[in-house]
Amino acid sequence: MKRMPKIGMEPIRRRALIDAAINAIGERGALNVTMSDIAGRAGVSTALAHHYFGGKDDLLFATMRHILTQLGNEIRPVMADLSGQNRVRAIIAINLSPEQFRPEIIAAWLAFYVEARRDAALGRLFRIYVRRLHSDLMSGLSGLPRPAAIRTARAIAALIDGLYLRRALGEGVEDSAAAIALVEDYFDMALARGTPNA
Amino acid sequence: MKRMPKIGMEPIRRRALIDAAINAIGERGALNVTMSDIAGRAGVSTALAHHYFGGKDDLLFATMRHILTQLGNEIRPVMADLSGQNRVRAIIAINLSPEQFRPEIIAAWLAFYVEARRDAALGRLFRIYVRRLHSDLMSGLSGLPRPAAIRTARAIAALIDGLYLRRALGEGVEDSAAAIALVEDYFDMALARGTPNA
Amino acid sequence: MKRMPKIGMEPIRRRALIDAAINAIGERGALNVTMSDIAGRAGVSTALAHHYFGGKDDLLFATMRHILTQLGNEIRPVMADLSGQNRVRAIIAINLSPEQFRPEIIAAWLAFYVEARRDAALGRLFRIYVRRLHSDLMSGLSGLPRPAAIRTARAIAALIDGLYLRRALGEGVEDSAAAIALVEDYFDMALARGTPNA
Amino acid sequence: MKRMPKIGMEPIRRRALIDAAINAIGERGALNVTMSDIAGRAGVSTALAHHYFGGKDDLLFATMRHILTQLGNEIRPVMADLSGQNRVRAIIAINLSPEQFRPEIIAAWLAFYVEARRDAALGRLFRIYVRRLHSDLMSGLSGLPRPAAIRTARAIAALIDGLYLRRALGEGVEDSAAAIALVEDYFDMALARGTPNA
DNA sequence: AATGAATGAGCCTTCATTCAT
DNA sequence: AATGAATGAAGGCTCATTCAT
Repeated sequence: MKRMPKIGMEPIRRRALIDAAINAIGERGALNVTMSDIAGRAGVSTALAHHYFGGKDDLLFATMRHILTQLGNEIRPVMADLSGQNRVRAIIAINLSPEQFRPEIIAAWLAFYVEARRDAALGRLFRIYVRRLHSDLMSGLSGLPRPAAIRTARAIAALIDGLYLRRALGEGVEDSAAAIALVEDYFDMALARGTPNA
Repeated sequence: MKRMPKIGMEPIRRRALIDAAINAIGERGALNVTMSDIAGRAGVSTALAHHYFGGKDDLLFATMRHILTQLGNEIRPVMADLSGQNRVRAIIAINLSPEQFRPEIIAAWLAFYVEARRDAALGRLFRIYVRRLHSDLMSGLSGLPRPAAIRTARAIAALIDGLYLRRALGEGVEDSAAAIALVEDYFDMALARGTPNA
Repeated sequence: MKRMPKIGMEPIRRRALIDAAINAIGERGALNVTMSDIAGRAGVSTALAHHYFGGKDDLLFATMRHILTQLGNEIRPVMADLSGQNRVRAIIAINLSPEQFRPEIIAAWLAFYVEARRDAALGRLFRIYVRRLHSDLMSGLSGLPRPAAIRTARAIAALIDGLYLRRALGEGVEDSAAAIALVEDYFDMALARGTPNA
Repeated sequence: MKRMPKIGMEPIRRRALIDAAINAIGERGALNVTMSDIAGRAGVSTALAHHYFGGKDDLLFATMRHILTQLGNEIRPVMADLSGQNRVRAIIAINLSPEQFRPEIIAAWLAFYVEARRDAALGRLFRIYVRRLHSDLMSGLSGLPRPAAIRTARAIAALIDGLYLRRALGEGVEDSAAAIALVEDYFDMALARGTPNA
């Protein structure tokens, strides 16, 4: 009864393998996970992982794309429903939400960041995300003069990443809320200076 | 003429191997460099690398320690000669100096950051650096109320790391000078707010 | 036609690898055989040997256990069907049978004996065998006073091992039959003295 | 003051290296000792060990020869001063003396025994020893009929080796004295049977 | 007399990947 | 749809040995 090959298993297996990859990377802390490990966590053979993804690089690429897509899915309604500084605050909150602050997610981010320096496809993926974040922030900073807006968007993005990085070491800010507060504090200052009469 | 073994080679070889490791990591972008690669760049056999360092992990550890030591050597005179906001500005400038902004150095930082999550010794090394940077910054922020000083120190540190991270992707700020300007800008705001009458 | 993977290969490969290990040890004369050599004799890659056994030590351990198990399988019926001096004589005959006197088996015994001094697991394996042989012999010597029985059991065991050792050099007794005769001769004397009226 | 190259160091170094080899083999339990280990124990560089012995095999060969020579030196006076069964008893006592029963000596014996199966020179060395022991024993057994003498000599030799072997495992007989008693017991029986009227 | 420096060769082990079923 | 079987390639590490000094 155990073997009941059903049709339409593909999406289920793909998702299970991606989740397994995230978990594996999260635990190992880097991309030097083995296909064996990932497949084992997903409860399938390594051969099947190859069957569905083609190779290790492809699986890892799909995994990172999944993470970025998830993040994008959370951002989208913000862009639709909010504007101005509320939009910026929402973006900050989502990027530093407890969900994104989970250790295994941070580990995966970091590991992929490193790998992106060499893997062209991965690099493209990240650059798209980076630019999108920048333009999303800019769209919420239209109240500021353009040079100040650029500067502020860059600083917010850098703060977010920096807080991730230190979080990976277990140093720095305590938790998600503290991280958000820190960036908000910066944003408040930037706003106060940029819009004297607001 | 090829074989001309002299005595006192140890420090020379050690240094050559560490430099080779930095270069290798810089090019490969991660810690999955091979001893073969490193040794080849240093112009020696892998056996010799093992002879002097014991193993791959030890060599990489020594490499990261070397990088941190170099940074520490640049910071030290600042701590001796400057104080107050000048001290803070000097720390920022050094951490984001063109030297530290070299691609291979950034790559090494990142790679080691990732690895530090699992390698206990490496983790300790980084935590020492992180805490030292924090206390160095704090010592230059005595003009601010303590909570504001803590917040500011954390933000500066996060900004520095975040700018590194984005730099690794070739995105974000253009160069060392722009990075410094960005952090200084933040610092100016924090000072302005913290010391109303200054 | 070269690649025809079937299922259920595991026991076949394991056995082939163990046999190959025995042969390799027999030819090399010691445990410094290479996985490459063993795998080659078994007609498989070294990777497969690792796949099935985990590592060199595990394979060698399994090999020695196999040899001891084989011996145990020969002894078992003797313990079930015979008793008294017949039991003892049968044990002697089996331990020194032509099968056990094969050069490669002797070589393996010797090599493992040496290794057992350091490998804890191997040491345990041997000690179990040694004690079992002793108790088996004792059970056939119940006709003798206990001190004499102990002495006799020890002497028989030592004679068996000693004959092996010398056989390894190609010195001493000619063949299996001569070895058995030598130990039997001792046993006859021990019996004659121990049971004056028999 | 530490470096005072004296003349006539050769015999001193050679002896130190041989002693170091015995210790190393005794601790490691097998011949897979390293030149580095041996040289270290002798307080010299590996290069010097090569200088004096030519290579690892040569050093190990010299080590075994040393052990056999030492044993021969103890036997010689016995052959000169004793005869008959006293000679035999003395040979037994020396071969199983506490000195020969030292763990490191047993380990070395065993290890060399194994190696002797392949190393021709070592094999020759051992065969000489085996034959000499046999002829020494025979010369003390002239009171027995020749076939009985041969059998007895072989049994005594096998008992000695067998007791060594089990001793290596920490099983069997308790100590040197018990080992000697066991062989003597056999010898008494053999004598009693062979010389009814003595 | 002695050694530091250096290496080549070899071994164990891991792992992504392929293939027939 | 899924897997067991199997391997090639590569990496880390060890060690005996050589050489110039």
